[in-house]
Amino acid sequence: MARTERPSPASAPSHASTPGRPSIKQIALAAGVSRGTVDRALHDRGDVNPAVAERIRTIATELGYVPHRAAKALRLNHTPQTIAVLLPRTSSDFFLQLEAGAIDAGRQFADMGINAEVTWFDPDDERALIRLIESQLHQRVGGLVVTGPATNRVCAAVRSVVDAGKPVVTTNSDLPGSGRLAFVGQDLVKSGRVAAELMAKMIGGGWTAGRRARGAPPGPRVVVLTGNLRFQAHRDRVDGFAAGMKRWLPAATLEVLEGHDDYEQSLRVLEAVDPRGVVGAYAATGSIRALVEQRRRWASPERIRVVTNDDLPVVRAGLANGEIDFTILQDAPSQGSEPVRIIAEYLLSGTRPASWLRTPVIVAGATLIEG
Amino acid sequence: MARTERPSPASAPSHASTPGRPSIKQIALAAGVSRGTVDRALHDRGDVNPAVAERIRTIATELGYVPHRAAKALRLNHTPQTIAVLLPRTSSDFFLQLEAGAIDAGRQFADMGINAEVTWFDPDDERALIRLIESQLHQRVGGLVVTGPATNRVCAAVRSVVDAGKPVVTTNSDLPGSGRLAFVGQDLVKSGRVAAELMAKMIGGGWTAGRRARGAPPGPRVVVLTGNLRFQAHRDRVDGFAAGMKRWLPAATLEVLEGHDDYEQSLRVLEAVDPRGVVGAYAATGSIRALVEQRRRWASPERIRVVTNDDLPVVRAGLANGEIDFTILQDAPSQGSEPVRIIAEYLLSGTRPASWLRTPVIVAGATLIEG
DNA sequence: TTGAAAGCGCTAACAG
DNA sequence: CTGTTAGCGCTTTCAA
Repeated sequence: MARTERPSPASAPSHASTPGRPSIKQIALAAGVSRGTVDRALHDRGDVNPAVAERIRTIATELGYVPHRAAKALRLNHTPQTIAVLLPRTSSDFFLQLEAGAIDAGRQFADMGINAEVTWFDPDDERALIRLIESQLHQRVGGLVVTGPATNRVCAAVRSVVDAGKPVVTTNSDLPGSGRLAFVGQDLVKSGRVAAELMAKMIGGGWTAGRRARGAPPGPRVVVLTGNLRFQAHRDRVDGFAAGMKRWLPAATLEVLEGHDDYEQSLRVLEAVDPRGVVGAYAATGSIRALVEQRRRWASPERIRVVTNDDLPVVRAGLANGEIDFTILQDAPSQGSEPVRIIAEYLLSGTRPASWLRTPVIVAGATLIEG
Repeated sequence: MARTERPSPASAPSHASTPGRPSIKQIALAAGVSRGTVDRALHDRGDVNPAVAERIRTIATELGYVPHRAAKALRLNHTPQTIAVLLPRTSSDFFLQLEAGAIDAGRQFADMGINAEVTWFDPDDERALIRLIESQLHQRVGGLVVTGPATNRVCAAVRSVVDAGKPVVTTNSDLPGSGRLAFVGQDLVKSGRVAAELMAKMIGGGWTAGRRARGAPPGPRVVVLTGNLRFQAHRDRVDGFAAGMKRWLPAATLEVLEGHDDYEQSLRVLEAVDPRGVVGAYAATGSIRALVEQRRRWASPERIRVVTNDDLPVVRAGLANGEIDFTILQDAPSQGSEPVRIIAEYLLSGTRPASWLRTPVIVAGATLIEG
């Protein structure tokens, strides 16, 4: 455990064995009741004298009781539990990577009597999603993992599942006020800051040259493409990027464009940009394809450094041929596996996770493909 | 499992329960023997008719038998196993982060009858290390995690542990030919390539300016500080960096300096460098402090982009004040937790891991501290 | 060489 | 309301 100061060759006897890990049996003994009663008391299964229940709970915490995962798992073999994973069927394959993570984690718990089952829903059909969520109530589902639009009605549906005592974990995007056990996702503000640091350091000394542009703009200009600034999630990345640029290249001017996650619209707003003095472009959200294509049309595009998000085919192509310098990943597989793991742990030992599990901000360059 | 094409609201019956997961009991039934015999046969515990044993093994593979982790864990409570983690006591705190990961993973398996115990050894005393390794034989240790110098004698000592049937996982640096079950560590060549990509893209357009240096050198120059090129591990990063620079900034000239991981010696070789035209410095291994300090003495140091490795106090300071642009991390905590997890899984269900588990190549800038 | 049985910690079904 | 019991899959005695 603690770091031994001497190498201590074999000498240390150190009774490594779990010394006094208390079991339900110990508690029963201490409380002068049977194991069954302890089980009922600790799990609020009713049919137990409140006074006795209280005493049992006290003793349990005093003894530092923690349920034994292995035993519970073994018992669970009687009636296996399913963790339902609900994902939006979008065109990007981000969620396919997420699914792979979820299935993988599910397999890990197969011999613990727990498995994951992925169901896809149409992101444009809120009603169907709500029905789907509510249908998880009347099943032998042990818990729920969900990514969905944070509307009031979706949150309410999730809340009904939570109220039924089932653990729910949101992933990739949160459902605030839904009572979910945890949220697994990236710190988008940080993601934007990291993008800005890369951008600023790439532009760096180079922009002294850029300053000589005969035309107007006073400093280097950076284009930021985003989806819709009314969505908090979209604003977060832009905010982080802006903060980062201010810190790392205060002379720069930002041009924030809303493309509404649509190729045509993104292209339109990009075409309206005066390209003089533009030395960088950041795709926070929205159509990366539009950004890459428009850049080609501007004069001497090789001047313009490009940072994007996620690991899409367009991005890979851009990284390979040098049209994109770096992309920021958010570890899609973990966003699938961690929620499953969290629920499994909760089911097996009642462990409560942190409310927000931050997925790493991963910087990837062309080495992503070539290395 | 597979992605359902329709949202399938609750309708799908899909008997999620582990369908026919065969247990020892099933095998015993099929083979017409008792469960005890099956156990003995499958684990080569002797005292079993070779013909019968063979038949049992056949049936087991035919049925696709996989031992049940939870059951084994429960049984293990009788005689808990210890995973011994042997780490070198160096001045850097890299291994403290690694230790934290190992302890954390150990806790995860506490209720599976498995725990991790870290022991530190003097990296300069090979004899003591060997004694330490060999002392793990005669204990109730279930497996071994070790980081050590890849000398013949250390490898031989590890091999004796392997021959005793105990799983061994090397971490951070490998022990080739030791028969270890797996190695957890970074792809150093890739690490070097990533560093080069960052370096090249930071220098990027800027170096056209650099070209104008009145003096001699024909292109931009980059200094690479390493430890000792006779060590494969030290060479790998440099090779990766060289390959990356060739790919991303072929005009650049590399100056590889051996500092032998020593501050004084690193400083000496750095002082001998002609600073004209130097636009980048990469600390592959060796004294980062020496590199940072020498850079200050060169003319207009802000010209020189700096990439380092690991997360040391000097590095943090450098990132904070802008003297270091990026550092490449190798996820020390995972290098502690993954080996423990691998051995635990092996002990519990006989799962054999990949021979080399690559730790991620993490790019971190000042955002590591500020963000 | 093999079989039978006990028990790890937990929970659900059944008695009291 | 509470106690008893069986059994999840595996290993380890102890008998045969």
